[in-house]
Amino acid sequence: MPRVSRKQAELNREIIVEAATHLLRERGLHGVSVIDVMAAAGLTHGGFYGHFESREALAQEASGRAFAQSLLRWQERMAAQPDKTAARRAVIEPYLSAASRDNPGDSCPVAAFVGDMCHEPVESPVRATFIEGLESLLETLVTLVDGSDDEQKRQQALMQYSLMVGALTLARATRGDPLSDEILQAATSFLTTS
Amino acid sequence: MPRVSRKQAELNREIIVEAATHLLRERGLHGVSVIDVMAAAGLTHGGFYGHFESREALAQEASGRAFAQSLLRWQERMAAQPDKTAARRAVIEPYLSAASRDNPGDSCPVAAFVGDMCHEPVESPVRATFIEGLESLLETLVTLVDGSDDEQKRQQALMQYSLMVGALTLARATRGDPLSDEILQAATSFLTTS
DNA sequence: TGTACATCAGTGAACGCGCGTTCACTGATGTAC
DNA sequence: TGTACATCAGTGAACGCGCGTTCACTGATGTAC
Repeated sequence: MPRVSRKQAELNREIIVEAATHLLRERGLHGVSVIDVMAAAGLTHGGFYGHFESREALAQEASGRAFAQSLLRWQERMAAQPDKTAARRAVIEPYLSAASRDNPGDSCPVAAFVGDMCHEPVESPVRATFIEGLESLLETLVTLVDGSDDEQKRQQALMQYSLMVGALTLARATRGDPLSDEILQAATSFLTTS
Repeated sequence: MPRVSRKQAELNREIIVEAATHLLRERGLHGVSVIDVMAAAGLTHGGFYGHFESREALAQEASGRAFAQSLLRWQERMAAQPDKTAARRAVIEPYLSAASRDNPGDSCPVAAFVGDMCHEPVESPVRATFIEGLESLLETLVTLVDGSDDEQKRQQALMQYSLMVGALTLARATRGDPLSDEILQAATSFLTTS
């Protein structure tokens, strides 16, 4: 069944990127092979290089998409709320939920990739994508925090996002242990009680 | 130069574990090969299995040692201070320093391994070591926080350690970007101003 | 203490495996008339 | 619209490489007398 239509080929590319977006967040930037991704997309590995220049090129495109999706989701959740306090809760509570912990493939790419980025070379393109995506999420968070001036708000947002990422990754690392729920609870309670 | 003395062989084993303790924190749990570790210890790879049952067995022993070293360092820093407030600072400030960010091989194993642990099977021995080590560091942190009762103090410690780990890993992930220092500064300022 | 032999720590070649990547091939799609 | 041919998306075998692990070998160490 080779030589599908051009429309189908474009759709296949889309399916590959979408599969990678989730698999990479689930298993980490180096935990997914080209064969894994192509199989998840219902294809065989040989066709991969017709769509992408390299495994790394796909990783970059897929992680970029994860950031875009995440930002959009935050904005949707915020838009559905009547005021700033409710908007804060609508972002933070799902972020630190058990569902978020247990479904990394559909959750925050910052939390999913922060560990891998520590070992990535400083000039790596995927690292630039990460920083850009992190910055865009931070800027969104800045609009939700309290503070007398912009600098104070930015500091608050940096602190709070660090806590969110730390709590979510630690909860994942300790999943199955009572500690995991304790961490999510402690962070949520701190962030939503102000 | 094969067949060294038994004393030397034991020393070699020690050197291998010590090298692994630092290399694993630096490059992650899957970023170091047996050849890397043995070369860092000044040996060739063939002798590895005379000392360890498997690569995984070394990883577990080396990560356990990293936790023990980290706990000891915290306790030493605390012991050198006159009061609880100074002790808190003596733990938190070095933890979130640029030196700590730039030398993961000699810093907190929780921050170093949290990303890898997210992808480790729940029953993995190295994960149990991680959780045990994390718990021991948490219990130390509990003695440094303020709170009216034990449960409140534990919640505080969980929140603060999540922030410390989140800020340190994010600072590493963004090293080279101005954001990195901003994150360390925001977290330190929050944690040492109370 | 000295000698003769057994032991065994470390060496480096080799094996098997998984992975990223390449490539000849196939046959449906796209196009020129 | 129909036909004949060129194109090219996807297939699966294959290559090269790095890694975890094994193993025959070496020669200094340890030991029995």
